[in-house]
Amino acid sequence: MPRPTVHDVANEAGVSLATVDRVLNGRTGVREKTALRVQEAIRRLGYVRDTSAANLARQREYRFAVVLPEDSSQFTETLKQALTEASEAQLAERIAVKVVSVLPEDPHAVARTLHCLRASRPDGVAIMAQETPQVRDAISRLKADGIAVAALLSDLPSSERDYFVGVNSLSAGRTAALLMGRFVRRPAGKIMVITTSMILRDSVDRRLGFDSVMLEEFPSLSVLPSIETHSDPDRARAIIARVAAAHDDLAGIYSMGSGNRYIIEALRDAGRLGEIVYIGHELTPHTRDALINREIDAVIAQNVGHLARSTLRVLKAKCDDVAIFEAQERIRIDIVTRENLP
Amino acid sequence: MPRPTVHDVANEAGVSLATVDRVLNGRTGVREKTALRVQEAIRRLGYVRDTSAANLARQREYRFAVVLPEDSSQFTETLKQALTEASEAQLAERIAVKVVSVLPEDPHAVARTLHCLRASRPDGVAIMAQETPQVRDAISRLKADGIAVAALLSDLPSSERDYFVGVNSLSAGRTAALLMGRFVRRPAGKIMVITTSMILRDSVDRRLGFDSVMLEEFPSLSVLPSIETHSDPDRARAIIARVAAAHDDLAGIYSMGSGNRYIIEALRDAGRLGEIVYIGHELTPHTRDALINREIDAVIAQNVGHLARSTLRVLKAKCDDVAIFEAQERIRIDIVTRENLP
DNA sequence: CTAATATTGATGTACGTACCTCATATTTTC
DNA sequence: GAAAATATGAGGTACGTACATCAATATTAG
Repeated sequence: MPRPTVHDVANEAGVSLATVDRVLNGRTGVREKTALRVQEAIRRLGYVRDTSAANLARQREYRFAVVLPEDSSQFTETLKQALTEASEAQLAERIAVKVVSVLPEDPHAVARTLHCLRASRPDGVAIMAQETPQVRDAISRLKADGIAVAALLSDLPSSERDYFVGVNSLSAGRTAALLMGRFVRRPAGKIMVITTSMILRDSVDRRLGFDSVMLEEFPSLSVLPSIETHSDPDRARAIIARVAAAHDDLAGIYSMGSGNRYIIEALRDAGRLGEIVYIGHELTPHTRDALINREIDAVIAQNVGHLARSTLRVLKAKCDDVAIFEAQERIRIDIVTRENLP
Repeated sequence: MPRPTVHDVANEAGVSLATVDRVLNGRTGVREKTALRVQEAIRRLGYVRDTSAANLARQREYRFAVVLPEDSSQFTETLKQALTEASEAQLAERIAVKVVSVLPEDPHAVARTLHCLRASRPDGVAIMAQETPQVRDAISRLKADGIAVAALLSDLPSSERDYFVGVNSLSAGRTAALLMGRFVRRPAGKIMVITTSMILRDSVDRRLGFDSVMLEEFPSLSVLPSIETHSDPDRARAIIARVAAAHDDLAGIYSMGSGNRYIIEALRDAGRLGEIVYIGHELTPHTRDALINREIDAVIAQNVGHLARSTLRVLKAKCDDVAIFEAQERIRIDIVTRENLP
């Protein structure tokens, strides 16, 4: 009972190898009736194409592009590195990955980049960007060209993307709130929320999730309005100093975006570090150090290695028109503390 | 700059294809000097064997066996299922997995099973068992036969196993303690620790890690001696009732083993459920339900899907004598709460 | 019914590797 | 220095699939 081959399918369907090949590879010149016979035989035998043999014969090279924001945050850098590593190592088998950076603020820039990318005719594209009409259109065009498209980290739900690689931001925010509520010891107090920008859909969702759990479960803690740093360290420091001074009952800080280094500095300057519970997002060299130094209490993270490998596998599966192994591609919401640092 | 092939190696080394083949596959009849020339050429070109092509040609079938304890715990069942799924799905490419159950109490039974297994000449074996001299010897014999061996979940450090798939139990215990200490609200109290048996190395390590963090960081909480259930629900219920009655300042319970269902029942009977912090291990249908019902506050888990896939990949890599992609195989200590349930 | 056209079959080569056989070249042994 | 032993080369077939070509049918149009 070895795996059935194309020969077996040909026999079973009572046609020649060439015809099976035509059906399998969508070539022209097969009567509908015959094609159905072949497909029926495939179903009966449970035939699945041997992808490695196929790739060997076809000398296939998967060419993928990954569009990342040019925000010079450590997280993006880490992700870029993980992608390179994943494509070099193991999975490397015939996968070439090109990482493209775009200015994230400008939706037109993203669309333009996708347009340029389309010209190079890649097999698949993964996009980490905010959803805008421009981006949606650009994705439509990619799909029209038969290019596999994955949304990375931030979903593009109303676009034609094939798959979303990342976690649910609402749940991530809820998880942060659960930890915040349980870690805070004082009976009541304020929670400061900081993010890069509330224009980002993920920030909004995280905040929504965070608020709903805080409200339901920890009503004695009140959550302050979101502070936006706009990636400006000085601005961050100034606002944090102000807010810290205004609330001596500050119990926790939930940092939804990047730039944790500056936030920690500002808190230290305000003399409030260590006293309040700090929950952040994403594991980077900075947040890792801060966890060890007890400046951050917990980090809600996504495993970048997993993200990278998953992205490549998903794009590959879409190219091969093969089912995705969902269990393997489900990205988990990691809770990282000082003690379970990977 | 496509990947170099055996032909390129032959050219580079100035020998014939046949000679390269002899060197690559360890056949006899090559002078040492020539073999060195070939290896040098391989190094220079950075040649790596195309495993899929090789497997295609060789019609290779990887035959793996996984030895699991016959404890009928939900965790073992879940793991078994994950293994089946992993070998069927995706990775399935030419991997046949046989799961073997053994009575875990008897070291001779494990050794005997491994001995029988050896007769069927598998390509690799993964073992979840306690380390005993008998098991060590059995592993030696497997290795002597050229069989790849992986320790699963519980390491066998002084055996000749090729790899350990699982997490560090000490860190897992430390993580549990961190959560316990931070989740408990009352200023002082007792922590109950329950396990299946303290004969198990992992239980000892978890306890060690748990104690060290509790002592260093949360001295106001005192940890009670470990309770052993020996997988006996009635015994568990009885002891828990007794301990619960004896300590009205019970602040938390750390369940290191399986049988959480009975422990929860006993606590409910004692009227202490919900009042105390419950930290358990491993995500199973039971613990999952208990998380949702707020009976358990957090679970320290290992992703069984990851464990299963990792086991197969590691064994395969050892068979092919290929480097292991460490980043991918590192199992994480998952902290699972109601909000980040996978 | 014939010609034009659409389907189908038969066959070959290729991908990168494994493994086999047989011939030839080189080294070793006495 | 010849015979024996060993090392190496040359060439083939196979794995399962892709893709091409050309001949042989079957179908449809007129």
